[in-house]
Amino acid sequence: MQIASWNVNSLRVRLPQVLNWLQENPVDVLALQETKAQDPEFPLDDILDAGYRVVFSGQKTYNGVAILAKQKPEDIVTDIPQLDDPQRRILAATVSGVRVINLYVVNGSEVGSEKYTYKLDWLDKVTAFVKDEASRHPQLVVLGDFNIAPDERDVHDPARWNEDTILCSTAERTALKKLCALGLKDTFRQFEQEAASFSWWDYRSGGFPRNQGLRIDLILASEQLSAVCNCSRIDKTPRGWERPSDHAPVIAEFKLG
DNA sequence: ATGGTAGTCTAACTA
Repeated sequence: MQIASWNVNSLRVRLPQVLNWLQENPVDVLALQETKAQDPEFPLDDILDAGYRVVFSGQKTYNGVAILAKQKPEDIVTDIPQLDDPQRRILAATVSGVRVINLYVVNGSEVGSEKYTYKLDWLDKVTAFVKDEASRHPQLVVLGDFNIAPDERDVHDPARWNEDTILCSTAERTALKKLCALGLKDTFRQFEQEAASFSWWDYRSGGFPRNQGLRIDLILASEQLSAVCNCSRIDKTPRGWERPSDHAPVIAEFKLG
């Protein structure tokens, strides 16, 4: 079973790229973030025509998440306890017995800002939710745009991206560790990877051609799934396409019984 | 330190 995640930064703009990518990479599950599409505007027919079922939780202008799957997504969750939040950042579904939790983690803007506080609180509530989900779903994947680079290997310039910088701060990394302490593994690090492997490059100042990026898009897997994970990688190809998203898709493969 | 680009929507916010 192949499971992928991609922050598309507007599904309306990136739909042709998503469909092209799926033709080349016919994954079983594709989790999308930043669809920026309200539910009535979601390109449902195009995705059904591509042979995928889909569930989505969208809003106007910002955020928005979706799960495309070859098999029917079931037991959909878009809202979690103790988080009364209009921002559409969470989408959980069960596909072929695998629980998939798609997250578009809050960016946080700047360390110490109001949005940063919201990010840490959001992560706290989401971790409680994932703990509950993990207790009922031994086959669990938590994936998406985490807006956190797990450690120094995941940033192009650790001096520039340090413990006081958004996406890298100690509190953010500690929150990610707390989530992983529920028994989730960063599948990317289960395998040997090229140095300077990133999943996001700023549109500004030629980030991609200089490979000045961060690895903030993650596929975390429960013990049962990480034990059967064959491969976890980043596909940089679409980042080189014309009018790309600033994120590349990430893919993990699991050998299921 | 700042500014650089992109998307949504046409001013300003978010990333």
